[in-house]
Amino acid sequence: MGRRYDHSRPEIKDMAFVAARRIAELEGYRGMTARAIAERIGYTAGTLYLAYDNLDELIDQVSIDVLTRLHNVVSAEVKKAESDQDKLRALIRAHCDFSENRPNQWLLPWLHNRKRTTPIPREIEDLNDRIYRLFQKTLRPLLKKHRRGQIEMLSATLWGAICGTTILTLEQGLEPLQPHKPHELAEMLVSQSLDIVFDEDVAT
Amino acid sequence: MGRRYDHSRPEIKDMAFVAARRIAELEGYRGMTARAIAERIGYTAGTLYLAYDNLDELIDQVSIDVLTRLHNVVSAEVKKAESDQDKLRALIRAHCDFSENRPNQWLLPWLHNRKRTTPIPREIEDLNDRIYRLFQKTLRPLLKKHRRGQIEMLSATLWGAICGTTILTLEQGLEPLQPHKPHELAEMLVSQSLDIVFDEDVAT
DNA sequence: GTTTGTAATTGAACGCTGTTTAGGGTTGCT
DNA sequence: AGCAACCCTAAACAGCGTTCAATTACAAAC
Repeated sequence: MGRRYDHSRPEIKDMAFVAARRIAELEGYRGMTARAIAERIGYTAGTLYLAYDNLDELIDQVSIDVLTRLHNVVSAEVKKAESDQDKLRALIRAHCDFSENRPNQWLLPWLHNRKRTTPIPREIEDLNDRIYRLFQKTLRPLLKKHRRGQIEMLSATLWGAICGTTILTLEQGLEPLQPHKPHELAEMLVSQSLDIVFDEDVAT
Repeated sequence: MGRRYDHSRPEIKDMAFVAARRIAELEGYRGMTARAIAERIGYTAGTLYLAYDNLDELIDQVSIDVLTRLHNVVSAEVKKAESDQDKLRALIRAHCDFSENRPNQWLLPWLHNRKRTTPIPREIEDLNDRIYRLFQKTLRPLLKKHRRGQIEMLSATLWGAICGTTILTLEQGLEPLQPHKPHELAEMLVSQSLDIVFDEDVAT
């Protein structure tokens, strides 16, 4: 084949992005191969390299999209809630809803290991950081006075624990976690650490 | 080349195992390729398949070795300790010492994703389970009465949180965890959940 | 209407994975 | 010596990301 000019470069870039996102959604990061993405848009693998420098760059764009939507939905839910405690609960609920309903997408930024030794792009780090700082900010007013000095470490630990248990649950990495859902584990962690009672508005 | 008979099949099996374990130690799971392992024992990749059905089987043997040593050192340290609280501290310390001193080995069972869709071998699941049950057993006497009914879920959550934060820390997956070491995070999690003071016998 | 030029796209190739297998080479027995 | 048995390798396959010469189709020029 030779020249076709069905689509401009930016169009191909967007089509590849949409295709990659769809594969991430349906099959997870394992299915995101250059040839599979290209086939989905009616081109061959080489064409992807006219729009992206390499495959990691394309996958990173999907990760950025995922994290942006995650941040949007989480921060919107936090805003809606009124009390400090409700805000924290809303944050955790929104985050866990995302991870439970769209596990492949939620896992993508964590599980995609780039082939090249390229560092993680700043946009991904920034989005992760924004979500984390929202968690920290939401957590702070709920801490008892004697723990105020530990905010930095406590929030880092708790957020790491929430993300860590979610990864292990969704990826079935640890057997004792299997009977539980991410939001149960997250609420357990937070309520234990804060001496807060997390009402179960669903389990009744 | 043809027949050499330098080593019997069992010898080759063992040599390959030792070589794979050494690579795991030095380079982590990423370096454990068939050709790299074979080269280390002076054979070619095909020879490995005379001793193992596939590469996952060999790597699983290294995982089993790692988990066995981990379980041994952890349970030995628990036995040495006297009080219930000291036992828990000893368990966490021993576990985190292993993960901090031999990160590549500790991470291997978590990060090795098998090519084949073979299930995780029972020996690995069993070893993980033995370590987890030791944690649970050590944790139980420290729980306050009003939490006794939550032992199952609380211990699963805490163990998942400890392993999860350790993975994220060692793999540099979450920026806010980077300033901390696995044992700091683990002690934070446990002390927060139990209202226990974990003496810092090192930081003084 | 034909020619020419340019640019889009492919297909084949490279080097890397894990894995399979025909066959070459050595050994040991008769 | 002849021969059978067996070890091990080299080459190949499929699939991965990636590169690039070659091909083809279109647009402009004549």
